Amino acid sequence: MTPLDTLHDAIRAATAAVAGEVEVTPESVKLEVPPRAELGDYSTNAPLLLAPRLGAPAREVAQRLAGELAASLGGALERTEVAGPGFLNLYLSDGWYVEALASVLSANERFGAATLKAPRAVDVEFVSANPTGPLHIGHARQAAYGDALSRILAYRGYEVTREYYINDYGSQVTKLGESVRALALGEPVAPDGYHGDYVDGLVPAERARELDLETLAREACDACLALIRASLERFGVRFDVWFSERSLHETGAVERVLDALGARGETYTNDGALWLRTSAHGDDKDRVLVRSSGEHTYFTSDIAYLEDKRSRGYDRLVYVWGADHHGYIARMKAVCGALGGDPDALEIVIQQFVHLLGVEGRTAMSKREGEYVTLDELVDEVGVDAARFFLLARSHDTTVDLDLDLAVRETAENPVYYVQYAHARIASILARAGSDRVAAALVALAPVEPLHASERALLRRLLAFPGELAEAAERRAPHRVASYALELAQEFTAFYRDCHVLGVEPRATESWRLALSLAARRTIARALDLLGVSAPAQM
RNA sequence: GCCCCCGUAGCUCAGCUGGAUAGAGCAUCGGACUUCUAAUCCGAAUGUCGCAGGUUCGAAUCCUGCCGGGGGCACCA
Repeated sequence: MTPLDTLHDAIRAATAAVAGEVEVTPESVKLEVPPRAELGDYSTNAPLLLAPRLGAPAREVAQRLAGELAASLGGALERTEVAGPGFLNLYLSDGWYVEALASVLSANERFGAATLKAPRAVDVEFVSANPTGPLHIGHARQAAYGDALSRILAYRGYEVTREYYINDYGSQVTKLGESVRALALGEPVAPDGYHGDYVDGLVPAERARELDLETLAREACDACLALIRASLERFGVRFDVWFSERSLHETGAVERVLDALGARGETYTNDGALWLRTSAHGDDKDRVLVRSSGEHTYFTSDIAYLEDKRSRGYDRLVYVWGADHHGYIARMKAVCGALGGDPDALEIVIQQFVHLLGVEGRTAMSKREGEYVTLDELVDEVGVDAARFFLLARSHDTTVDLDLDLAVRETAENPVYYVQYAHARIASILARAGSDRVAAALVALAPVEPLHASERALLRRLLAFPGELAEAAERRAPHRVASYALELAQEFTAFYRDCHVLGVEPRATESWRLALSLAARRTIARALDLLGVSAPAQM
């Protein structure tokens, strides 16, 4: 139980007491932060919910609720105020704030973390770019997102597997092999082949001339994958599972799943092709599994892959896809149903595109022309921290405009540095105080002076952290953590401006502020870590 | 034609399972450095929340239609 949970429970209980026989759904009773500080530390909408059901004016209901809370919260509650259409605003005592900070500090490095009684296993598959070229900026967005989401889910108690699906099978791989060979032979690369500069270095020309096409394609593919892994590593992203599409064919997994679907009566033959009845499970129309030419479609691999994931016993399968794949959601869900599974266990998060501005003749993401901006270039230009924060500060379902020239010029203005700077400042204060003094400060928390408004505001922001993380995890929304980090940094900076820490008399106040600073430092560091951004002690 | 996402300050974007005077960063203007780190702070200015209806005590938020931008609608991957 966090201090806010306790407060929220008290409000729910008081609401139930006022409601009497009248039904109120506990979830709709909110503990909120008022829009302006002078409206109180916290507020609740409960009177607005109760009023129509009790047939009484909201402001009158608020008075009754205030009475209940005064009794149950005792000294923690300084006073209440009824405001606006019938909000009840709560003003909490310094004593409540002291308890709250003690609670934050006792959670230590696990503040905001959650422990699930029955940990749910989640597989997060992301990036999964074809191993036929370097990663572009769209992949960068997916990499930053998938990794941050994984970090957040893990911190919130889930067992997370990060997975990359390697499309190392099929026509695109063959085309890559052909492109490499053409270059090695000094011949023109086919129009629909791969034309980027990187193609030349994948396999030594001499070797490329000797190998058979299949082996060459495989080696070129492996070389590409090595480049991709290196780029991701540099970006701070690591995967637990690298899953090969080719392996699904080599182990017979594809045939097995086709048999299984056939046995369930989910397939049929028409025009010489094998179809899956996806339309029976919510898709617009049925889909081809085996073409009349006898070749499997990529969709068939996807099904075998899904079945493999299902067999590994995850509670949840998260797929992170680009906006161009949204049309496949219905059929993947349908497959889940056709296999006898729960379509809701399969979750597909669509990442909108990154639209590149200001770089003449180049695009953010388009493939094959070899004219797109790569993840490596992005990192070269602005660095990992700025790139990740920039990409993570936006919701996944909004298209991002990226002006690379502007981004480079404004790297120094990236909000990430503001957050890191706040962290470095705190680190500096704590270092000056020395670890002994900081340790002593944690023993007896009790400011002598009344709390400054900035101290209260900073503490309220800290207390919001667990809730923000819960929202970010549930809504698959890492960008909320980025927003939070910035707000917390701003709140600390205001505290820094208003409340001197070192050498303040009386000594108990210095100790209190050291403790508050320590909690702020840990929380900023944690928020940044969950985004994959570093928290330097010096800048 | 059908489906998905978006449209909020000059720019980039939060806020969207309904609440109080709609926010942040950048840019602009005016101030503050013998600092617990000025990569900072203070102040000013900036809005038909795309448009039109509807639901509601209350709508940026929910519903419908329209307009604009992006993406998708293969026996391609």
